Amino acid sequence: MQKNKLKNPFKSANHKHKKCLQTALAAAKKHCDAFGLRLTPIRYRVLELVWQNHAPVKAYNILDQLKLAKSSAPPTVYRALDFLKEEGLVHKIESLNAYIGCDNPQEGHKSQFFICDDCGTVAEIADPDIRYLLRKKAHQFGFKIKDEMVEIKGHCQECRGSAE
Amino acid sequence: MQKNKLKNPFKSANHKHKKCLQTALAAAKKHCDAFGLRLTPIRYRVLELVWQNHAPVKAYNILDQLKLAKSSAPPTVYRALDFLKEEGLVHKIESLNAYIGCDNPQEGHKSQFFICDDCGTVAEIADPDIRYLLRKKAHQFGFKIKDEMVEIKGHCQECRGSAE
DNA sequence: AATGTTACGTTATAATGTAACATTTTCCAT
DNA sequence: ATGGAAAATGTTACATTATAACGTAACATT
Repeated sequence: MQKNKLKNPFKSANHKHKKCLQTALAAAKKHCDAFGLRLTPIRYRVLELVWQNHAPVKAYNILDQLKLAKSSAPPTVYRALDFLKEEGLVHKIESLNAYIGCDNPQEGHKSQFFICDDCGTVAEIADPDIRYLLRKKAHQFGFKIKDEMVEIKGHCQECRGSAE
Repeated sequence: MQKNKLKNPFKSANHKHKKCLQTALAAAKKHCDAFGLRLTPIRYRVLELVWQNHAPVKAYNILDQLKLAKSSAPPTVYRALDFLKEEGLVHKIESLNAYIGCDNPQEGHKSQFFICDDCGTVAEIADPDIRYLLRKKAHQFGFKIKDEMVEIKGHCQECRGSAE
């Protein structure tokens, strides 16, 4: 059993994300520079809007924000999100139809998400044990994995504090 | 490591599902009888329509089928699907916005899905190892799981046969 | 300058899902 | 059996999520 680098992704998600937002944006720039990709103003702005939460953000919510500065339409947002997804800079949470920033673009963007139903915070982990097990199971019946969605709902430690 | 009862859920999914459709419908009836639930004609019909595929079926596709017999509107379908989901008789595949029959209502309806991108077939497994591992990981940071979504996309053995 | 390519603008519409309220059906206690 | 509550369905309208289709701008290459 390998160790998980993130001890408590919820704890680490807590507050002062002006800092982690800056870090994420800088990382994104670096990533795009490295691969000759264009992190255009729209894409940058969308990424920024996604990162302003550790909770998933909806496409039309982003669109509303964009509209504050300038008339915009759905394709603008979806195109930017597609680009960012492609590069692993954001993930779509399928069970919420919403998007969340990822600070680990290089890692191949296969992650597992733990979503707190109370505060909405999402913790992303990239756990090799889970991935190994899924691959092993798939292999048992000749299934070749191309993509993985693991979204776990529940209650995080902080939110359980008061209730339990 | 515990054994998985289903050796190859894809193989078992192959054709002649007139049979398994009948079985599933009978099981659903039995389940509802046992719990004093009303498997009304609409609910029965929707379940039947879902079960006519081993691939996920979309709500509006079901609606179109219902309309053939009688004028119907979206709430009719979604209500029936909600009931069936509640009872574990169908599952929603979140990443496809589509629904698939489940023949194991009693089992607590926590399953993992392997979805073939080529033929659309979905294999459902209820694997204790995966669930155990997810719980273990969650426990490490105090997360209490309420619901689980595990949807794995790729290519099944049959579809890989020709290509590889 | 002509062409190619990528990103973006714009309009319209498709696809998915729900709110709200009216009506009908079923259940069951009397 | 029957009247009243609860459950299920009908109906209309609308909200939300996503994409198609086509045109234009900006910039690079030849």
